[in-house]
Amino acid sequence: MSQTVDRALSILPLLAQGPADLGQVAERLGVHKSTALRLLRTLHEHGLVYRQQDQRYRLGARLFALAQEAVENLDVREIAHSHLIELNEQCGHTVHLAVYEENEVLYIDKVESRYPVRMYSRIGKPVAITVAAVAKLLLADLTEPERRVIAERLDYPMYTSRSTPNAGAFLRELAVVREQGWATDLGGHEESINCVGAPIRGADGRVVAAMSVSAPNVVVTAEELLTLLPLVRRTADAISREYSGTTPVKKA
Amino acid sequence: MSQTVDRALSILPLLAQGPADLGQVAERLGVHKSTALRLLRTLHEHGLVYRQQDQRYRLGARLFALAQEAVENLDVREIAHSHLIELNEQCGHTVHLAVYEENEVLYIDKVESRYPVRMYSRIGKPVAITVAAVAKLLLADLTEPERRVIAERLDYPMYTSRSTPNAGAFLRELAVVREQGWATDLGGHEESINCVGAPIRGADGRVVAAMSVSAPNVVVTAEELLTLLPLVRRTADAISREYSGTTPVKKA
DNA sequence: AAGAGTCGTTGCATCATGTGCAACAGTCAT
DNA sequence: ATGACTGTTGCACATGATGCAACGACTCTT
Repeated sequence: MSQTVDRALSILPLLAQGPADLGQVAERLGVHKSTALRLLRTLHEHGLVYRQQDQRYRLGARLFALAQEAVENLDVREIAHSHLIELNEQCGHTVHLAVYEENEVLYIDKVESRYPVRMYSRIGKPVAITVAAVAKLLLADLTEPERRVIAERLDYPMYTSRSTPNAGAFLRELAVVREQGWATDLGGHEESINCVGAPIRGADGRVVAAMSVSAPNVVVTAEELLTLLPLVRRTADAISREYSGTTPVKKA
Repeated sequence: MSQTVDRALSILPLLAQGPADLGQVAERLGVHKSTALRLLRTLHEHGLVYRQQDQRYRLGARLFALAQEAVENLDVREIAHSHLIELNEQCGHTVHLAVYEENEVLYIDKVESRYPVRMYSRIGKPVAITVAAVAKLLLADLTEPERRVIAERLDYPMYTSRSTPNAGAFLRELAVVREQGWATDLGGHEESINCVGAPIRGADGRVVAAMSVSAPNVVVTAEELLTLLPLVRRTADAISREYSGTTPVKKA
């Protein structure tokens, strides 16, 4: 680990909260102003930081460009996209695609209503990891000790009365999901929204992504939504097959 | 400029092109493997870089999170305001700033007469979307199917005899605006009021906001108002540059 | 108008810090 | 087994990052 780089990178989340001037950055980094200045200059040259006229710094445009390029290089997304559109056309509901990375679950694609829309704006927003169907699918694939460690570390906000209340309940839910190979979120995040999801597996059988279909209660009941499960699973399996290139490794 | 940070940051655009292993990164940076390893580790700790199962590195999730947070703090209005005031001082007319959101066009700033005044009372009120110059600019940037859908759904109230009469005329007008890069409203909303406007674009070239200058017939004729077009466009472009963070840095 | 207080910037001496090297460990193919 | 390839670690060296203090530009007070 490099101290200099470490300090420089610490500036980014700091600026993400809002613009700051040199003194503030130096203070929050715990370094001398001149040091902060040099770090900021280097960040600036790379376009990660931008200086507005009042001389305060804020995050730069290159960051968006990088994030965009990065998401376009996610080949799961590329492969999955047409399948997601197809599924959306068949059922009419919102379809999500998500991956797990570094203790976070994030949406990487979304197809809504009749028009395919890339929700780049949604990317980066933390998923409600304790309740979302896609989160359960992704976490359920981890090893038992990994799951326990993560479950212990999470917060369990009660979005609704049906939200996952604590680590124990979450681990039991993950065990169920792992066993049955699909997951739901029945009003756990928003009272009137239900989701049903299925995992996408790589050639080695590991879950590389998860997808879900969401619909409000007022359109279809939870029971009706569950009738879409076979369709969702078929779509997920199709993506898995295409992603792994050759013969899929499937669990019973 | 800091050499260490400079090297570390150079890794990001490198990885944006696709995953790379340690050796490739070291080679393209022109440093020893062990050096590249330490840099990558630091980037990894900050979540900017992610290590996939085959040990190759690619851009990480935190990048999305940062970009997301940043865009929320990217207040177009804050950046634009001083430019709007300047423009108002130069031409003396009313200046508007508007954005498109959720099928509506909203004014988010206004500078009137000699005194810069934030017309918050106006904010949130829907603009006359079928005739306003800013509305045309914002809608013209949408994709062709999106434009068609919206045009079909709108009502076309005849505020004056020169209001846009129907969807067909509106779509043709949008095509013109899209092509020429600016827009007018000549008595389409109120008989005696003319407007000329220009788009503000983000780093990716998409229109993020639109601005316009309005003046009543009794003060300046439509032809006279049009002579302000270059000034309006220059202002809009200046805001675009600052917003996208690509303002040319003065070289020492 | 002059002074006092910001804030950003620069040159410099010091030494902490990043660097390359070489040796080690793990994996895969032959 | 053997060799070739990767990623990783410990170490000695000097490069390069650091804090300091002084400077200039600026705003606000008096």
